[in-house]
Amino acid sequence: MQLIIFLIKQSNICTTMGKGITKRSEDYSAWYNELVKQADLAENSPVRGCMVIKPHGYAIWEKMQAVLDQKFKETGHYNAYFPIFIPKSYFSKEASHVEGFAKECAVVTHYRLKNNPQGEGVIVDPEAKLEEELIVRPTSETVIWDSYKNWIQSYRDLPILLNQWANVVRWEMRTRLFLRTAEFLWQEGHTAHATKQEAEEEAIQMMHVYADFVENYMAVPVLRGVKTESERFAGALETYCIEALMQDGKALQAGTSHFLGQNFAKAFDVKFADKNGKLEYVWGTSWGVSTRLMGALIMAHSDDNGLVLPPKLAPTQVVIIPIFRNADELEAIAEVANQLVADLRAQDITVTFDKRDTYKPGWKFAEYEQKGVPVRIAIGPRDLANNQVEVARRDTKEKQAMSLEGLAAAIKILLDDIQQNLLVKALAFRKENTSYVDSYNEFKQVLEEKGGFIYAHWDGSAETEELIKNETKATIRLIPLEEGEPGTCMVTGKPSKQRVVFAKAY
RNA sequence: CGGGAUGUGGCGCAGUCCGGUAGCGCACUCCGUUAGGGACGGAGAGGUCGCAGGUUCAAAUCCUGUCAUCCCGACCA
Repeated sequence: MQLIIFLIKQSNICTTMGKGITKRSEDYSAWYNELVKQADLAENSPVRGCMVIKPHGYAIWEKMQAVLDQKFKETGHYNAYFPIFIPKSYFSKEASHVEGFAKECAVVTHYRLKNNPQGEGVIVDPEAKLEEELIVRPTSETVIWDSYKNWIQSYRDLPILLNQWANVVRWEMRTRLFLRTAEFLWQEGHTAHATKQEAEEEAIQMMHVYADFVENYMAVPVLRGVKTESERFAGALETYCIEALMQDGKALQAGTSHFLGQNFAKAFDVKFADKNGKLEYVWGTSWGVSTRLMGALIMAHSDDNGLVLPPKLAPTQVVIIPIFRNADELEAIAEVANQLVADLRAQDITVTFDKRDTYKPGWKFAEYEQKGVPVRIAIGPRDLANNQVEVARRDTKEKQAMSLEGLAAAIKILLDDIQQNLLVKALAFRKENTSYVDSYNEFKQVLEEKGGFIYAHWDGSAETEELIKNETKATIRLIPLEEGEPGTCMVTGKPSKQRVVFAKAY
C-alpha cells in the first residue's frame, strides 16, 4: 500500500516537471535563479546588477515591511526620510566608514544632459559639473548624523529613535537577485542615546526584534551573536547579527544591528549637555534588514516545484480553483465558493477565487504551486455532490477531502499548522547540519562533505580567522551571545574562551 | 580587475567551421474539440541576426573595431 502511494506521488512529480525548474540536487544556484523568475518574484533590469521586483515579489516584501514596521513602532521608533544623495565630503569624516564603502559607491558628477552636437542621442553636459560630487547613499549614517548635530543639544533631546524605509546603492562586482543587487530596498534604524548602556541595549533589542520576525513570520530559525572585529560594520564598535542556514548548507546573514559607540558623534561633532551641564558625545546605533530577506525566505523553504511561503507572509494564503465544463457548472460552484470566500475573509484569511475560464485547472494548480500559495482548494461537480472540497497544502503537497461544514475554521488551523511545520522542518534541518569539531582536519572534512554551521574553538586573533578563510572559504559567522565552555583553538592550540560558529556564507 | 563564454522574433536555442537572402520549441492571435495536475488539431502574426566599419555579385556566417551580458576568481548586506 505504501509503495503504491509512493508511486502515485512520484508520477505526480513527473507530470509537473514539464515546465519545471532545475532540481536543487543538480544545481542549487540555477534552481534559485530559475525559481525567482518562474515564481514571478523578480527579474534582471537593463542596468547591470539591478532588479525589477515584480508584483508577486513586492507583495511579499510589503507583508514583511508591514510586520517589521509595526514592531519598530511598538519599540518606540518613528519613521523619517533622508535624501538619497550625500555630499562626498561627509564620507571623509569617519575614517573606517569610508574605508568600508568607498569601493562600491555610485557618484553623481553632473546635473544635466544635452543633445549630442556630433550626432545622435544625448551626452552629459560638461558645463553642468557639480562643485561637489554627490554619493548615492550606500547607507545613511553620515547624512543622518549630520542632522542629529542640529537636533541634539541637551539630554532632554535624547533618545532619538528613527527608522527609514529606503533604497540604497552598493556597486557590487557580482550580483544575484535579492541576495546581492546593486540597488536594494531596506530599512535602516538610526538611534542616538545619552549613555553607552542605553545604546548597547538598543542594538541588542533590535537584533532580537529581527530574530523574532525571522523565526515567527518567515519560519526561519536564526543564530544570534556578534561579529568578529574583521566582519564588523565599518564604523561600529560591535555588530550584533542573526544568521540563518540555507538548504545548500551555506549561511546567510539575515540582519545586523550595530553599536556605533561615539564614532559618528565624534565624526559629526554631535554633543549634548548632560544633567550636570557637561558636554558629552552622543552614543549611537544603526540596524537594518533588506530585500535580502526575500532570498532567505526563498532558499529556506522552497522545493523543486517552486516557491513555498509561510502563511503569515503569503500575499494570498488560499486559492480556490473551480473545476467546470460549462457556465452552469461554474455557477453552481461559484455559489459555494463565494460563500467560502466570505467565511475565510471573516477569519482574516486572504483568499482568491480564480474562476478564469481562460486557463485550465491543471495549469492553475501548477501556477499557484510555483508561486507558493500555502493552501489550494479545488471544487468540482463531484465535490458539490458530496458536500466537500479537495484541500491541498503546499508545504507537504498532501491532498485531502474536507467537508464544507466548518471549513473556514479548519483552514485557519491548517494555515497555522503549515506555518509551524515550516519552522519545525527548518529547525530539524539546521540541527542535522550543525557540527562540533575540535581539530582543523575534522573542520575541513565536515566543511567539505557536509557544510552547515560548525562550532569550533578559535584563538580570537584576526590572523587565524584570515588563515581559515583563505584556506577553506569559511568565515566566522558569529560569536554566540551565551557564554560557552573554554577550550583550545583548532588551528593554533592557543586558549579559546568559547566556540564560535563557522560556515561558508552568501 | 584577471580567466572563460555568449549576443539571432517576448523567452529558450539551432544555423556561423564550409558565405547564397533565417529556422525550431515555448509563449502570442483566431477557429474547433477539450476541462479532477501545465490539453489537442488546424490556421495566423511577429526578427534591419548587439552595434560600427571592411571584404564580396552576395554576409547571421569571413576580417577589424566596439559595446553589452553571463559564468569562474579577488570584494561585499
